[in-house]
Amino acid sequence: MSVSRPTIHDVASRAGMSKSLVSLALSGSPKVSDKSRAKIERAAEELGYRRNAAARSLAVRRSQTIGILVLDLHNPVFAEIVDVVQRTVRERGFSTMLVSGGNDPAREQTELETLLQFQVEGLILISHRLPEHTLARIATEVPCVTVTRDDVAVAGMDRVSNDDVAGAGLAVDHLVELGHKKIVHLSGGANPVSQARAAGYESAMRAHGLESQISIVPGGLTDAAGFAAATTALSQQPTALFVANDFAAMGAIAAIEEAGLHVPDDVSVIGYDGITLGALRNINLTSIAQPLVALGEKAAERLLQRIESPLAPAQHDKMRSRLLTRGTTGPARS
Amino acid sequence: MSVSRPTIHDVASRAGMSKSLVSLALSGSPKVSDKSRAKIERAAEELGYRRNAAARSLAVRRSQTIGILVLDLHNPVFAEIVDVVQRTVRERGFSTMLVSGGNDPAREQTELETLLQFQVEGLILISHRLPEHTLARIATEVPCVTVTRDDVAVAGMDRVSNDDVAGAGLAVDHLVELGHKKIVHLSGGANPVSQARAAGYESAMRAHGLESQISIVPGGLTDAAGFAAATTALSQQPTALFVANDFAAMGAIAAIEEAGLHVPDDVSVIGYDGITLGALRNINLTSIAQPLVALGEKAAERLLQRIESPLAPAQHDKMRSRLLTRGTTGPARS
DNA sequence: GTGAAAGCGCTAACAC
DNA sequence: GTGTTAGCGCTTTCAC
Repeated sequence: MSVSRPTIHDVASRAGMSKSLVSLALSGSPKVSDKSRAKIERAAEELGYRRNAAARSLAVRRSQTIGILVLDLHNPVFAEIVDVVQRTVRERGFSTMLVSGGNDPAREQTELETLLQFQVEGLILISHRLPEHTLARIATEVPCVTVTRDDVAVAGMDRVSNDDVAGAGLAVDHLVELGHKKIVHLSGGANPVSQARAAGYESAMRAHGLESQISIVPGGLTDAAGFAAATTALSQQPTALFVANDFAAMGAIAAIEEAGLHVPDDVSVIGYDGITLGALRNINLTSIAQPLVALGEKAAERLLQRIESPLAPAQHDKMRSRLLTRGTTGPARS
Repeated sequence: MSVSRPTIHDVASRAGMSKSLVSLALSGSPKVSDKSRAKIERAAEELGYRRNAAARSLAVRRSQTIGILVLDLHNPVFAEIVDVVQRTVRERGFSTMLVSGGNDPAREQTELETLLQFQVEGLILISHRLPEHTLARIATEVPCVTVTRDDVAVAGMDRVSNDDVAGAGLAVDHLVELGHKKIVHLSGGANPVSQARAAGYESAMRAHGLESQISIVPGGLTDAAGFAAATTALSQQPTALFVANDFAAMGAIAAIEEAGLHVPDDVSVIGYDGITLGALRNINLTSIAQPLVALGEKAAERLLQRIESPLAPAQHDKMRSRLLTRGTTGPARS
């Protein structure tokens, strides 16, 4: 634990040059002779010198850092998006500060505050819970894009999300194609994402001339909740279930099997999100896959653009999800 | 997008006082009169003032930030630990910078470098892949604790991990208690964690007077790999499988069922890690649960201690894992 | 209690 | 090409 790290000044005196030359050399300026550069690099190496990001950020008045706020680290959907965003902005020379709201709106606010104190140059909000006025305020302070939540539009803030309405339509179309008519939707209820999916379901059902039947999954889109909701829904004798997300869909499958029925022979099940986990052979869940990589890349790209031109009009990208046919859907029994 | 944020100087002149007074007031010093404090707070509020963390960190020569490096964001085990660590250090006034190595050793190194440039005051390395000499170097620069990897001991670096050897023993004991004798271990192979689990398995088998049979899961501890390994292992006609982690265990279950056998009636399966997912009713995996919360809290605590006294001797905490009896293990058939 | 002044480590004009 | 200088926004003596 060196009591104090070497500074640019130490490097300069060891190399026998001035601070500014060292600074130039270290940032790869062409106006440094090769000889000096070599000397400086050697001195830096020997001293174990490392740039102080705080000092640098203060001097250049840019942090070269963007902040990422994620609703909760445990959701594999978010993890994937974060990963892509980090990779993408890094290529453009930005560091990232990643914080998790821990599924707690209050913590989300304080974490956000921390990010801003660090003078992040941009913000990526992944499935946050921030109220509209907070969002609006932040957007005036710093370039900002929300991912996975597109229900609230505030000036100057880009949104990128998957098209939940179209995605839900894909699910219904798939089931209808398999001959299903009695398709019940297990919805996540009041949150914006679930509502969009429910809306997509309804409009697709209508388009096919079928009757919608929505059953709310109480208590969040977990497998336990999906289990409970499916148990109830089974009394309506559906031949297929379209469930608002994959975790709940897994719970629904368990409920169906526990009721002595088979998936997909008796009841087909399709989820939403396309989590990797669904590919587990003993689950093999048919699902609507979100374009996670595309989502992350687009979000990063939009943010980078907005950092360059902060006043550009807000964009809204809706990326297409796609059907992932696996083993839990099959022909309707007649 | 305000072109430039208000500084302490702006607050001072709006409140009609000096910069230093504002600084004192903002950090809650008692040597500021209530009247002045109120004025200052109002001015700050009105201006939308926010401390510049870089400037502060430069002035106080402390970043009040710790860095967390995680092997990969997707593993739910790591996500949980990260969450706990973040919560814990936050309570002690530290911010966190979280970076993911993205399962790529090279990226791990550069991310680490970034962390250090930000002058983090401590580092939590969760299941990293850093070579020993890098580890040793870092440990001399900054307080450091590794979580989930305890195979390499370097001076001044604390380690906290679950006791894989004991945990594997728990799994074997459980199976033996159920009457199993022919217990095959599906191991992750060359990585340190897998080796500890294999060692624990072997010693427990020996203690019970049983013969060890280890089958390596090639290609990482994924469900697909587990499936393949189990398929092979079945030719040995085991009555139980102890698999090195939960994902691989799920693959193993699929293999068993695909072979026309039943879990747990024909073959019992027990995994390791106790991931939340294993609780899914249609998986219901018996497992050895790592004490994730305890791991995270202990790691944070150790780091905080070490930040206070950097020269203290390195600690090594092995936390106990516990048996999570669910549905995939049952009595051995006779 | 309050203000002036120095300095944290770095960069960016600007001279030479 | 290289050195000098003046800050970036903040904290922290030290006088008053």
